[in-house]
Amino acid sequence: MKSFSIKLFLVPRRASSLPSTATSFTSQCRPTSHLFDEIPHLDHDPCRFNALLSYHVRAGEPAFALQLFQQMRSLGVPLDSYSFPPVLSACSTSQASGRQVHALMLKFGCISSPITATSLLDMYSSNSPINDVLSVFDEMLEKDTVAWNALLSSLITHGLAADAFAAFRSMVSSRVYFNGFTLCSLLKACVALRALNKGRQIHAWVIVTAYDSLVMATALVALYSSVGQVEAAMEVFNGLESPKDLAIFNALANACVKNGRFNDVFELLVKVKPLDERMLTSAITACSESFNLAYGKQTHCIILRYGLQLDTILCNALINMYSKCGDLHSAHLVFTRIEKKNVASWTSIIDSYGSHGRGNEALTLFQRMEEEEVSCSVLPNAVTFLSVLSACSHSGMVNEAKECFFLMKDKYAIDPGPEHYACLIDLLGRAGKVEEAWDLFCSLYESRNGLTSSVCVAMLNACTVGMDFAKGDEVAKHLLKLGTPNSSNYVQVSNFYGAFGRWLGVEELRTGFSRRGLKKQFGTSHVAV
DNA sequence: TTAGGGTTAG
Repeated sequence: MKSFSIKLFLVPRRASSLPSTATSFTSQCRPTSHLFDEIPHLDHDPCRFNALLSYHVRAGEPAFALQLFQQMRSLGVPLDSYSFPPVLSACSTSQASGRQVHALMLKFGCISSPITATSLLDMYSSNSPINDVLSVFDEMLEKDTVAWNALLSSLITHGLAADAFAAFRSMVSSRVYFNGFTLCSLLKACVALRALNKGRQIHAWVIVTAYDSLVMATALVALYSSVGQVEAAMEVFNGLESPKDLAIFNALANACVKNGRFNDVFELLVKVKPLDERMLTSAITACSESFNLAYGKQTHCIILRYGLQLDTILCNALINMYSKCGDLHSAHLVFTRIEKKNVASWTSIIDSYGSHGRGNEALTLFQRMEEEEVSCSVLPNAVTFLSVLSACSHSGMVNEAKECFFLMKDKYAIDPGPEHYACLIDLLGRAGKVEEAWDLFCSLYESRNGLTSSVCVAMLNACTVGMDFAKGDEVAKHLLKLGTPNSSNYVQVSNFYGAFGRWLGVEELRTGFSRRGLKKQFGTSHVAV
């Protein structure tokens, strides 16, 4: 309890947002006083307690809010519709506490107000499956704009962007007005679906309805960025008359990274002060993508100067940057210093060793991850397994790759995707095990994943290495039937026929290639000067 | 009570 008072005294900025009743209460506290020693002075007044609950939630102290709520219960303070929104917000990470509060809402008859019901929906949205959210929404007596907005937001959070659009249509047909929050959520759904046309329509609504704001502009920058329209993103950014905040600068920096405008990111980095984790993550990613170790090291120095070296996501980006720029030693050093390693940290370092041809070390790291899984509860995911498989592939470790493939299915219940199959088929092919690769390839016919072009390309290479024309010919025809407008597919098929001296086939392919307007992409090398 | 910006493969 001692830290409660100290925290308040150390953060004067937050004290300004303190409700007046709570201010008077906290001003009575001595720096070392105990919170609940003071509670009798609140006279069991629910208004004062509710104000204090809200204050703790806004100050980012949900644990204090929950303690206070428990104290209110034991003191017999009557709960009303103002008590529940803040306490539900404090339950966002605990489903069990949230359900208890839900029960109390029913007991105190505070479920019918749209405000408390929306808070309840929001709580389930942050810690429960979507069905719980939908149940709350269905049972709401009055579904106003805010309730619908909360539902849309929840659907998007649960990865159901297409359903968010369906919900929006129901909202409109229920004659509920939409507002700027609604449009903002729809823009986020467009980002998830990469839906440029829908996004443009919403942009038009934003202009027509004059719901333009910094938040809306940021969502628009994210939209245009996600579909590769960086010029449109810049137009939104430059057209803003109001002062810009860090979020919109970060959104634009991210747009530049995703669209290969690396120098623009470095220019933004100079303009923005102070920098935060997100802006620096974009800068580090720009260094990775442009293989610019010198800028990467300078940005790392800025990170140290800002004292942000403990941020896990930023460190993951640093591991990736050092690895891509060839400095595996620094990548490892960053990894060892991460206090809270997450699945991306482990995946990044495994991939670093794997892509540098250090398959054994990559596998050792994966085993360490599995050992630490019990204490740190960090589980490998599909990307981790792809990194392990890729590490085995780069080092020709066939048996280890096969073990990993089955471990993924049997122990972790992760369905291998086409990319996992492609990696394993590629490895088997290069090891001359065409029959084994073929069995895997055929098993994909039966699975729902289907045969993607990357799987076909891997199998085609296996047939080229193993000089198996019959199988390769079948795969080549399937690959061309997929109709993926990818010049490298044509090149692979052409090389396959060339390897067997079937030059007529090669000629035909090259003609078809030019007719479709495809151009061969040349390989590039990078030299930092 | 509802809305915006970051990391991991090939």
